[in-house]
Amino acid sequence: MKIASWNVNSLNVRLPRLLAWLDRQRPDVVCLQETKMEDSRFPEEVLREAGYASCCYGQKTYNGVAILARNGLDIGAVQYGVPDYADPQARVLAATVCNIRIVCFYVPNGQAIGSEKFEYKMQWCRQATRYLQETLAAYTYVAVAGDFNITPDDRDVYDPEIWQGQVLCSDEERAVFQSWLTLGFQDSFRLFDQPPAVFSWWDYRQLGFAKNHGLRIDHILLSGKLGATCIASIVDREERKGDKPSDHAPVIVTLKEDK
DNA sequence: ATGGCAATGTTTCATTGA
Repeated sequence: MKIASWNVNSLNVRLPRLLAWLDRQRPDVVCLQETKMEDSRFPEEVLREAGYASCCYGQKTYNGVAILARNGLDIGAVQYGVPDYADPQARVLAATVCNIRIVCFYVPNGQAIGSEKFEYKMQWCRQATRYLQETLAAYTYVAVAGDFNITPDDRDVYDPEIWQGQVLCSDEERAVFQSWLTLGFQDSFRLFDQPPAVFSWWDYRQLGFAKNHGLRIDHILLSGKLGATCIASIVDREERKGDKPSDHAPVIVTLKEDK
């Protein structure tokens, strides 16, 4: 079973690439971020014809999340946003697929330490912490997949000195990420020996991808029992190549079928 | 010293992202 996450940076623009990528990777479940479209415009029919059922939670211009599941898999108990948190931005969508609680996350960027947007990021993260606790209490198998906008540590940064203390790399944000692991999740990527300098996002500017000037900010967290079934965790950097790529590459975990 | 790319709507610029 393959679960993937991809910040597509506009589903409208990326739909042809998404369809080709689904065909190539054949994931069972996909979490999308930055769809940037209202639900009435979501290409549900096109995706179904491509072999995927879907649910979506979007808005115009910014943010927007969606979950796809291969045809034949049931998408149940869909939850839009974090309960009891009136977030005006569409950043969280959860559903149950194959007895796994799938949580699609699009954590705020935060812009700069000390900015209003950073305060929003931290407030959002506190609500997310509560939500993850509640989700772990309610479900045995939980996968949180998305754009976390946090580098867990310096291995996830192409130049830690430049980025030291900057947004996405600050101690405060990293402490949040660690606290989420402490709740009972594992960073699937670090369950395995990985080569150095593996990233999931590269700036469009300054030949960021060509120089591998990237950050690893897209993650798939697995609750304990699910982590025990994980046999691979990769970044599909091929998808960052070619014409009109997203600035993020997809991340994919493979789970043993007999969990 | 600065901004450099891409997407969107408020469109021929401003805003946001990371």
